[in-house]
Amino acid sequence: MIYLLKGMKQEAPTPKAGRPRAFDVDEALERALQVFWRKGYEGASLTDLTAAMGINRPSLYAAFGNKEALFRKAFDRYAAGPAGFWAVALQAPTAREVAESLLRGSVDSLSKPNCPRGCLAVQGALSCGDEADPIRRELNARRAAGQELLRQRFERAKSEGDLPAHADPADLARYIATLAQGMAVQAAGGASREELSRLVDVALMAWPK
Amino acid sequence: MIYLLKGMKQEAPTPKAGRPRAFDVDEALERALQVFWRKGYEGASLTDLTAAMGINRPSLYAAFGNKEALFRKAFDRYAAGPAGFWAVALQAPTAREVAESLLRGSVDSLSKPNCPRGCLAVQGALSCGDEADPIRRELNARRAAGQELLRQRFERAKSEGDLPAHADPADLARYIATLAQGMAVQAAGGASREELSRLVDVALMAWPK
DNA sequence: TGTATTCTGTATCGTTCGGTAGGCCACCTT
DNA sequence: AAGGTGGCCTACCGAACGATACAGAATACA
Repeated sequence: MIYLLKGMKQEAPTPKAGRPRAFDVDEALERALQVFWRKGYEGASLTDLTAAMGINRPSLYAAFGNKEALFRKAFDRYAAGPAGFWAVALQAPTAREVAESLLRGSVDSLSKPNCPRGCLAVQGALSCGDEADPIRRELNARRAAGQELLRQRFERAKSEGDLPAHADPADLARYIATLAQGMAVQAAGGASREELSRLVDVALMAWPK
Repeated sequence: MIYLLKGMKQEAPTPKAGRPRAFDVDEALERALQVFWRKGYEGASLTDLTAAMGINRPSLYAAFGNKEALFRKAFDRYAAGPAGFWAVALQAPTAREVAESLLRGSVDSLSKPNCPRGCLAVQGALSCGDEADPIRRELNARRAAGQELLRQRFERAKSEGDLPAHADPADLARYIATLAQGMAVQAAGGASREELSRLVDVALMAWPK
């Protein structure tokens, strides 16, 4: 349930001057992602984050900016990693396969061991206080962007005769996105991999023929 | 997307002794509900709450206990009010009508003017810090309880020949609940009434015949 | 070796958080 | 009218929040 994979880790290998970093920025970001994923943007305190990342506050601020910037970087990492199945699914040959790949990918991602149950794009900041509002809006925009990519893919499928004439690409995209989002809530509530998998079986019965 | 309607407002009409309250407890609770609904449990500060309720902190504590107790009371009000369509839907004569009534009711609730976009049971505390964890668990349990009622209703429907033999009541209940939850996320992202309504049309295509 | 540069760690900033103490006030019963 | 009861309000509590100042330590370059 995340989208777009911005460039990960281009690694500037010029060690320049000054005292070298005592921690791996990439691994610290991964730890931060885990915390945000589990607790959401508001629920993750700097104490939680620095403890999990194994660094001090000033190091965090020097390396990532501030809490909001850290979240955005963590989200990009999420989009490229755990939510990478989204981009993969969009490349499936038929609309039906795109839909199924996306939903099966969601099941995998939501039931992966040693990962928080849920989706960062959904749970990150669904509703929140005023301070976190920019993050909420950004996540709304990201979800909408993913759904829009899906709509475009289905539009193309329709022009290729891959979808029947009566099918509406926007409606289908919304249907699939809604399922993926609902599945994130189900996963947060403890739904098992098998339950989510059967859910996808049921959901795909609605696919136009 | 909420369930169970505990008793609302039994109104003890005995004015007893002491200075009478200067505010309407019921209306104050309604205002608190609006704040929690819009900002979630963590995102709603006592300052937000008391400002909206038009009372001071000590009055809030005297009348409702503390923030957590206030949230639970607000949630009960939500379940009996804006989410009352859930209980109504369960009484529809056929399984198909139960499902459709529930989803149409969700559309109505999620697109009602002058109400926050979304569902308190979903957005209240999907993921949060440690302090709000009891609320998160409670909301998980409430969602699960609603889904279980739906399952039992579909179980009955099956025994009444109202669902085909190959249909699995648990899977159907999860499907409908997932849609309702996903729709709450869609509404939070700005989906219109018409979009949600067409979504329901698509989703019901999956219903077993 | 000296200096500039950059990171680390401690100790703290001002603000906001949820929650309360205590004085004042309004209403009841007697 | 007196006393008791309970709600209102100001002002405040300790703790946690996100964010930093500053001094010391580790490196590159001169």
